[in-house]
Amino acid sequence: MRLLAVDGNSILNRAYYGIRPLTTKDGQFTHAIYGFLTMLEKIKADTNPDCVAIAFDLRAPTFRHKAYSGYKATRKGMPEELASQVEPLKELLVLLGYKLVSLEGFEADDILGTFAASCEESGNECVIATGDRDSLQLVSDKVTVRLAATKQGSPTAVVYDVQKVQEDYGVSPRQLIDIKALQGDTSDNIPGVAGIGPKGAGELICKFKSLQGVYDNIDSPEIKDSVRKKLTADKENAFLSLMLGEICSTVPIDTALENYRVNMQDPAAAARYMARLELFKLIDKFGLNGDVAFEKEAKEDKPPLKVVALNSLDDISQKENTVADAVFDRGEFLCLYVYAEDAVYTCQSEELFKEFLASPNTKKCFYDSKPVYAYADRKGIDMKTAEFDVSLAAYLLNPSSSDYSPERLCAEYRIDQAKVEGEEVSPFYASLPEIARRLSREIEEKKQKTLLDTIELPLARVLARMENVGFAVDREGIENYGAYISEKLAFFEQEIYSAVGYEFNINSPKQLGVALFEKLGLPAKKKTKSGYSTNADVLEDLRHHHPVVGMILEYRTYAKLKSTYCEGLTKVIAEDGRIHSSFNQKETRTGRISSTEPNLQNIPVRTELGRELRKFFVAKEGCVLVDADYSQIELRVLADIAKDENMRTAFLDNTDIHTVTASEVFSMPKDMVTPLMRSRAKAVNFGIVYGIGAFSLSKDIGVTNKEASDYIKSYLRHYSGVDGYMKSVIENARLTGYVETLFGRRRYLPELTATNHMTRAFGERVARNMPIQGTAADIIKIAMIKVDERLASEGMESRLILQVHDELIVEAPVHEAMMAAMILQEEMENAVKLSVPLVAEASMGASWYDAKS
DNA sequence: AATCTCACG
DNA sequence: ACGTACGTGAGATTA
Repeated sequence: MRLLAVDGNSILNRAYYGIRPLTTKDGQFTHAIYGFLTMLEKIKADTNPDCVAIAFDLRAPTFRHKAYSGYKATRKGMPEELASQVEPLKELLVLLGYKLVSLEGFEADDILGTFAASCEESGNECVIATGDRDSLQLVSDKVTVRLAATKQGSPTAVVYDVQKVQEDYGVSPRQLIDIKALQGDTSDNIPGVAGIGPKGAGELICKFKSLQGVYDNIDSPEIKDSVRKKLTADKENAFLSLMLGEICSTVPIDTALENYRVNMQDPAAAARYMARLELFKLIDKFGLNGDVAFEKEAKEDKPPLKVVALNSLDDISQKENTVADAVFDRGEFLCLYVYAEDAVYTCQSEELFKEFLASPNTKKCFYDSKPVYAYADRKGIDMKTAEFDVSLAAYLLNPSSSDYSPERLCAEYRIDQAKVEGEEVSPFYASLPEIARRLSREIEEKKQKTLLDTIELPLARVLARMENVGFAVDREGIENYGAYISEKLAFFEQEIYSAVGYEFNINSPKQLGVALFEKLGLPAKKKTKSGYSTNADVLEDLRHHHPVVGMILEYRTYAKLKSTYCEGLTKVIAEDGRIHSSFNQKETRTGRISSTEPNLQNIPVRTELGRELRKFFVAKEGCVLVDADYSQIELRVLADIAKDENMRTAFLDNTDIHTVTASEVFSMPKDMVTPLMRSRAKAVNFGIVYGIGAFSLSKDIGVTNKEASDYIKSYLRHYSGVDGYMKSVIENARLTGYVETLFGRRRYLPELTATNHMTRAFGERVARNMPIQGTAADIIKIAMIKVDERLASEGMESRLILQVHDELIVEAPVHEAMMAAMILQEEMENAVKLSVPLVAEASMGASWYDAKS
């Protein structure tokens, strides 16, 4: 038999520190639990044990040997974020069928030692899993130790047998105790001999075999006088340490291996517990997906839902609580499911589906409405905005989630899966009516109904149309530009090879690091987790050290343009010669939309070379592009929500905000502000929105930390409303657990309760930033809806085709261009009424390049 | 799958 | 003493 004996506390510690923090919605930390179970599964897969024992220390103070009560006195208590995970982990382990072992007065170590000794005696194998090197003394023919570590977030282990211990330490496992007795261990409060470290201790034990041997030969000429002096002085401590350092092997516990077989009694209970901890990945990993079920108390057993064919809209038109989910394949209708509370209706008839969409009598509640609008739009069906969208509601309730699948929602909201007849229909989807009911109630409770109804629901329709319309591009133009870029790229590639002296993969940061910092010997500054940092910031500083640095920067620029833009974009040009990006409405934690396949929100603009690309984003024949962007929308939002009089005045007077800021920060009259001062003030304005620190600001604008900190101080002195807002928003978030925008969009911030300084500081920056970025996002969403409505109500052919956070682009027939520009500006500026004016400027041109003022 | 780098607001 | 600005997506390399 093979026993896996796990040092629970030690592995939990590794998991806690090795994995990035993770919490449930209400702030309970769970990453150590997640990490523990992941590591445990990995170890089990690697060692294939017949039985498993998991040892834990008990919380009460433990002394290995009562004789020396200072032992462990210096070990710090575990942080609250870890302590709060111990009990849930233990409960979960029990549910998963593991036997836990702990005993008052003994450490996990000692329990492992007892198992090791017992296995040896009974001739069984014992694998010890721990992160603590102390356990290496237990290694023998029958006992191996798997020393767990996390390397860059993923669990790894080094396996120690007798030979490996000999290799690493030059002694036998037992002799490790003697070494430790000499060198001591402050974290375990083992005194050892003062002045002797790992090296000296190792040499002595190698020579004299044991601590006793060392003192038996204390007069040997092989011991230097200075060392002898230390040894004699601390002799008592040394032998005390020997006793303290030896792991006990006689803990009175059950060592009959038969009793440690893993035996999960109630998988559903384990799955529920994981769901309660929101560890959905674990549910998958343990294959417990079918077992999540809640509220199993005696609700009288309802019969399973029937799955019936939808024959006419009459079947569903009277039903109150239904959720529809249409399935498409490459944009073409496949089938429709209408989930009701008494049955599931399926429909393969495209005609009936179209009727359903167009009918004013059917309830338009969808699981995911955007693809439905897109379909209706393509088929020329006039479809009104839906009443409800389950996935959008779930997003508003928690924008930090990354999964709004019915499976996930059932688990998260502890909704019992519906029972369905047959296999065809997923019980999670069949639960959608119940999910919708619950989400809808919560949306109202949290006062997010207006946000959902007036912004998100209608926006989905606008986004669907934008996706359908797409953005016309000049394929040949991109290809020619790409050819030119490739040429330059090849040139720089060769130049770099000859400058460095050999060929290597310039795209590999690792190889590039070797070339720059080892071959050429340039001074390496920053390091990343896995090696030298070679990013643009670092290279910029090295420019003057070697001509190759500049070439690498150029190379990077061209490589990016070639692969991401030229190749990336040509790959996604559709048959109609246009690019149809997807706009994701449920992705960002601030309320912005994102764009994928391709991302049209990061087309180069900041450098001329990159900006050229925008010449190939064009209007179709007979049309122009009308582009409008908000001026300083985030700072205007800040002025409004912070109620900052000085900032409001600046915007009401229509003055240049960066110049005003500069004149205040540098105590200068406005007409004395130099371009440098203005640009620094601009950086401060940006920094404020992002939650600023003096260090980063100083790095950004190249001044000392002190100067940067002074800028911020005088900034906040002048904009005292902003100062007050920044303080109160955090305080408020700490109380409520979330921050919100002007329109009630929320983001939960469990980070604020962390004791880890970095984590908490991050939470605070987010608390400062999200209401600003998020309110700006809300505003442009409103503008988009209004622009779309207006273009329709004016009977125009102009179409909204792109949004880039503070910028909207419309493709307009030439004769509508002026009108479209007016509409854009008007609707953007009047999207909402703030205490400062919103300003949008429109311009037009044949290409995106020309249309941006 | 994770990491690094870099494009945008 | 820590490590350093908010929010995204994509491509290339490496493990």
